[in-house]
Amino acid sequence: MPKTSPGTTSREEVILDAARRVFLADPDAPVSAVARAAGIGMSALYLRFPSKEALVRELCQRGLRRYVEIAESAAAIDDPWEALTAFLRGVVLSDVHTLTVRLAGRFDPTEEGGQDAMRAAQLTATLVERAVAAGRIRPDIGPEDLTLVLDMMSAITYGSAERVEQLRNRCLTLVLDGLTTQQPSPLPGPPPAAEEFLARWQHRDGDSPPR
Amino acid sequence: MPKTSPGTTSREEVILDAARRVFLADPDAPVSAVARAAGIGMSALYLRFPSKEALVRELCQRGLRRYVEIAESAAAIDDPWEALTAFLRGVVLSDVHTLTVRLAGRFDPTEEGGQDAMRAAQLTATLVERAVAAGRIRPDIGPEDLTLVLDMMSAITYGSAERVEQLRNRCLTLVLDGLTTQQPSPLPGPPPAAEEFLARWQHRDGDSPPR
DNA sequence: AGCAGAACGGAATGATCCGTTCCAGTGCTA
DNA sequence: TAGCACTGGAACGGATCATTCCGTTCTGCT
Repeated sequence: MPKTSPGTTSREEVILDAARRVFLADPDAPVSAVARAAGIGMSALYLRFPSKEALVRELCQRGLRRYVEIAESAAAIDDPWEALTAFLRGVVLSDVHTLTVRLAGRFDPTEEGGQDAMRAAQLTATLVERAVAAGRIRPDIGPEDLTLVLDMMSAITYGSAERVEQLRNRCLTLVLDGLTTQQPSPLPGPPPAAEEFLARWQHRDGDSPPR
Repeated sequence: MPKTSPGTTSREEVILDAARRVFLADPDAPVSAVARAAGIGMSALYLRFPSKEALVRELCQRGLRRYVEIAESAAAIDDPWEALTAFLRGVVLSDVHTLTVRLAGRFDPTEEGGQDAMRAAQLTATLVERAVAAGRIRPDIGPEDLTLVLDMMSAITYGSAERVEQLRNRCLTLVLDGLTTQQPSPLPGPPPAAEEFLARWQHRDGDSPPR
């Protein structure tokens, strides 16, 4: 017999949802803040997640899976440009990359997480390559530049959630115009290599974001 | 008689320099980390700064002053486009905006800091307006959009300091191409208003970056 | 050289914070 | 109503850190 009646969100979902809100606002937030945001006590939380690290990992890996879903449904779009923008807008809208930026490195990554990350990278690369091949974006862009773009979007954090979404869309539009410009300036420096992003997942202790 | 022979960096400078490196890498770093990075003991540090908050404030406000200097020397350039890019490249190169992004809200702002912030905003606005008036950048950009651009650059933090500089320049070039495009897409949402940035300076306790 | 006082390094202090565990109560099921 | 799984939230134990303190070293002067 399922614990939750249909149409109801299971308690685990409620917790993960609260955790997403709380940890997006402050990656160092205590577990008790998550429990409070979820409207439950500590035991209810620790009953489903063995530790804070496990909670954060699950949250982050769900985000990664969502990223892959978004990329896949964008990849199904015929027009390469539409596909690319749908992907970017989708990721920015669901705020899913921010989760990675903020939470990566706070848990031991699992085998499965690594797989998802690779799949995400592949899908992203294909989206970029299609757009380049179709001549819709400048050719000096590497697939990994997209990660930089998403990182940049995550940095926009002013005001309410709605305002943040608005401002990110604004900035994304600006960057997209840069991607499609007919008179591209030469881009300095080699594009990022996939391995450069690996360090992000390395388990660091408590604090210290990379850099 | 001055404590420091000419050509030597005063101890206070050494501390602030170490603090800049340490707090850029981790805004939550303990004071002892700064002392270690400066190669001194705790007493030497606490002899010149009454508290951690005072140290951080001084660091941040020096950054702001440097920002103003860069803006002023850019404003002296005749060509509006050259002026704008010199400004942006200068701020990104000296990593001075990152200091604000990371450290704002960690201390009670002073009167003087507020003045500098206003002056910075004015100078920035003038640079943008000149470039718009000269038709060198798209007209739907507001002065405050530049702050968003700088925030985005601060989010690029992969690898060594040199690599970060390279990647930021790469992204900045991309964004500048977006600013100068001849076929601008309509930018969604109103541009940020100056007041929206004010919240950044509001003194928060220990953790919790805005949003 | 010898001294006084300032400057110093780094260990000790005291308070705070937080992940995790524990326990007494609650409500559901049979 | 008895049993039981679940729950909220207080309590525990460990870790962290800003700040202070103390014994030592350095500096400038006689």
